[in-house]
Amino acid sequence: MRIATWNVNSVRQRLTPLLAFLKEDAPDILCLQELKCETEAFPRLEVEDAGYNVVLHGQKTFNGVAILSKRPIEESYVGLPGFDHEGQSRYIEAVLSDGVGGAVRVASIYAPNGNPPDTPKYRYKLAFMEALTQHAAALLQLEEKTVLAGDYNIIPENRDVHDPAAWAGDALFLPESRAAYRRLVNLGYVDALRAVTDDGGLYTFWDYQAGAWQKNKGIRIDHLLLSPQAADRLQGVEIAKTLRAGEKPSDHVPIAAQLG
DNA sequence: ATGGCCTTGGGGCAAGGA
Repeated sequence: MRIATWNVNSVRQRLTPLLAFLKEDAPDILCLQELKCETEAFPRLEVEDAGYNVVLHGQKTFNGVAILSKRPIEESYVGLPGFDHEGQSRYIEAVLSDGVGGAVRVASIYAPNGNPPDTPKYRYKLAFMEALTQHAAALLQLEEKTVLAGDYNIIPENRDVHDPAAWAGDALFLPESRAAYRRLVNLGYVDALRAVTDDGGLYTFWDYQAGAWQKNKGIRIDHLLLSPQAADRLQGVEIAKTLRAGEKPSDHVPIAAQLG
């Protein structure tokens, strides 16, 4: 089973590369973030024609998350439990068949950016991470195959950014942000990419500005966190880097985990 | 050499993103 996550930066602007990815990469499950449209405006027919079931939580202009699945979606839950989302659509969770007689629980997460620091936006980012950590702890108790996938808006370590000094004061890389990510992982999750490689320079985002892609000035902020039951099945991780060079790219690229 | 963008809503340009 292949599960991917992708911040598309407007699903309507990204429809062509999205459908191409579904056809060519054909993940079993694809988590999307930053739909930037209301639920009714999501291109449901096109995605269903591509062979996928959909659950989503849209929002006008900002945010918006979805889970696409080849197999039927058995349960779905909108919103992060215990968190007043203030109208921001940043979390959706689903339970699906894993195709081999079991189930897999998947979350599509769009964590807040949090810039600038020393503002309510940064406190909101940390509050979201705290609520996510609480919920993630509860999910571990279920002892299921669980994948928490999405745009965490956190650069975990120095090796995950082209120039750590340039990002030192950014909400994505502040020590408090990185500590929040560590607390989540340290509950007992596995950062899928880090389970398969120690290499630095593996990025999922390149800014549109200043030729960041051409200069490979990227950051790793899109992550797949695996419960122990999911991690035991991990066979590989791939970053679909070529999509960043395509027509009308998102500033993020998909990252996918292969689970046995 | 430096800095160089994209999206939405809405009909300018502000706001958000990272």
